[in-house]
Amino acid sequence: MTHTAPILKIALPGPFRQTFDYLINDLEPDYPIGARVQVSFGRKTLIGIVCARVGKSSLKREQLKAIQKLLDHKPILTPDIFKLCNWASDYYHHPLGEVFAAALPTLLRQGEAPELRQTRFWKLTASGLLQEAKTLSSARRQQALLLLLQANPAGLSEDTLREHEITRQTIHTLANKQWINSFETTCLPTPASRAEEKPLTLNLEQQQVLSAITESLGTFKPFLLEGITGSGKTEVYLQAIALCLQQGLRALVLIPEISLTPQTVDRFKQRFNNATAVLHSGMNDRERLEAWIMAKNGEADIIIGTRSAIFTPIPNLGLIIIDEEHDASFKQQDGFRYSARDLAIVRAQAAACPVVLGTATPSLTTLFNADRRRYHHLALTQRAGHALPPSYHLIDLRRQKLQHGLSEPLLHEIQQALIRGHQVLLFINRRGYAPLLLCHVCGWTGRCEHCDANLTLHQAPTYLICHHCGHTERVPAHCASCQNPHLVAVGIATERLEQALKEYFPDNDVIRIDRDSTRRKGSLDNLLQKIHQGKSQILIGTQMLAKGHHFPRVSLVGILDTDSGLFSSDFSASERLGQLITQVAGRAGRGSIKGNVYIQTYHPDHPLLQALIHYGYPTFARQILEERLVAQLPPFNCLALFRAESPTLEQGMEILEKIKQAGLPLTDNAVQILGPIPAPMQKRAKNYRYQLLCRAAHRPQLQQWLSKLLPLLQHVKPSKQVKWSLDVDPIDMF
DNA sequence: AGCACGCCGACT
DNA sequence: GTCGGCGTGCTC
Repeated sequence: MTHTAPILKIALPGPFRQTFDYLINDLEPDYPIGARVQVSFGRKTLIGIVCARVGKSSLKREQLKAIQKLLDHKPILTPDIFKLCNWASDYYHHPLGEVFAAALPTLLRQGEAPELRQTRFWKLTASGLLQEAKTLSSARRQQALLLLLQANPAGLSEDTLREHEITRQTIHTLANKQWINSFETTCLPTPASRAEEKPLTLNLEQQQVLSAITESLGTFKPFLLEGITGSGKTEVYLQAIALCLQQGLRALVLIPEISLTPQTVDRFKQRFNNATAVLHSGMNDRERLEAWIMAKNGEADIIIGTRSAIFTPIPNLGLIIIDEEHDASFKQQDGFRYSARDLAIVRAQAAACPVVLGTATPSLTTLFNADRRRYHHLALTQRAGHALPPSYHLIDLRRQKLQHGLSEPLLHEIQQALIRGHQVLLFINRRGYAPLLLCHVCGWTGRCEHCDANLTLHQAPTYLICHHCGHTERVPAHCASCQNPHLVAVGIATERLEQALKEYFPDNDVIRIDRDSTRRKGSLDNLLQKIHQGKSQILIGTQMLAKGHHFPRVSLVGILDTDSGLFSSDFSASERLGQLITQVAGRAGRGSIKGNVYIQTYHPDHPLLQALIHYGYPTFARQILEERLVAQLPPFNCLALFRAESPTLEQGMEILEKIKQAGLPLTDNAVQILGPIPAPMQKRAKNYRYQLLCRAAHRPQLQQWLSKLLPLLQHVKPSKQVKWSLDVDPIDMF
């Protein structure tokens, strides 16, 4: 018997703007939409997604191949996720097959079955529990294993052990001693349900916010939850989730990339007995798959993850929370450039559930939507507990003598705070020792040979490193052009500040938190723990330190370099600066001690700085909104940015010029095309970069224009090494 | 994206 | 004579 609809439309991973038709193998009666299939494509075998079943193909029957294999009897992309992917593919004008690929865990993309694997775990036996690690001081590997399992009494999987560089050999040695034994189970061991932490008592504001959210459970409603730092947003999330779970619904929580520390997750796990699935980029493929499966099967009630977790299938989704919604890491910056925050709104609408965008420093876009009543604006204006808001002080750097980037008044305040036994946090958004190496005789500077950028000097190990492409050089002993042996390190970065502070305050521990000091897995947690134990009085950090951490003993925050954000060419730089200063400032005085924030600047009269410190972030933000309105920038206009790069000076410009010429006849006077112009950093990683900015007053105009333009661009083929890409709703121009 | 086809330059 | 450069076009 032949089917009436014998053709499947298949989306394949690759830069294809159309689906491909395949014939159905009659032995398989049902091909669900959203299931994976294996097909022969050219001379390769690929895994694609069933998009539709149709009766006719525009190609002749003989030109079609048959599906090789059906991999799923239930759709791997549930109808809601399938629709979300289609929406995203349309909106971001990105090939559907690649969107599907981004939405699925790697192992599923490679054809793995969506089943929990039986995994072998190891744990200590009764006699193993009695052993002391000391006795193994001569057998380092065995000792390491013993310590690991002592720290994890529920057991660890072989995969996890391998990640800690424990070999089979070591495992067998301890197994032979009968100190450890193994067991098999299908899922990650859920930590033995701990003593449940009790919900905190909410203040009136928090109660009002909580009921606004929970009253809307079951309907689509977007919220902006604008809560000053320390106002107890997380507690509101937790209680909203509790109510959501009580109604038999599940919750999805998205968190910025770097704030997904074990502490964050622990806060959820300690509150709920419900299973929590965690999805983030630090996990291996197997762990991600397992968490994804638990979510899809409804075995996890709370799903916490970074950007890509927005695509996790969750039955009975009842609440979405985007924490720190202003954070740039919710926007993917390469390939499929989606915004997880914006997709969360779309997903909540489809799921008919509330979505909460929480932050102390709303993005201008979100603030705009709240002002226009598209989002319900909730506010938390009081600090929880007895904490007081910090006071701001500007330190005018003009005519000040700086010592390693520190002004005399700031040094004095640091000293005073330390004498009182408080902790001090110094923020400098630049890692390394110094941002520039200079020859004072001839003016030579250490430049990256692949980028339009200076090399950053690093100490211990001593290297010149380009922060844009990773290029590394030995530090030259003499100036490369005049042989002068005295090269000068100019400017301050975290390492240098650390060194200087250790000299000034030799009796105090200094801790530095940046990408270099936290490179190893778990080292950020170690450092944070040291801070909480009060072992360090002086904390130095980049923006890693600014986000979400709670340091109750910090009374003084120093912000050393504000001015770069004040005069950047990028349209979002001032927004970022305001968010960063407010977030860093929020680290001060979260305990019972009053916090003080000192901002060093050469522009103490700058109106934006003045607005920020005297009237706070909301006033500051509305001031920038005015500027955006005048400059016709988002959120008042919609942007799409074509980027191009090539190893030659001309080709990138040429391809953008072709795109412009293709697009100009279609604009209908509704779309303005600006450029092409070189990117702010024209050369980066051996490539010359250009951009073409496209702007429309209304979203549908821009969308329709892009829909007409993109099919034409397949014929506007670049020469071999030129690459171009489209960024809808760019968040910066770099 | 890959991969073959094909059309021109400098080599054994 | 051919080896190989990469522009072009196709994959159901």
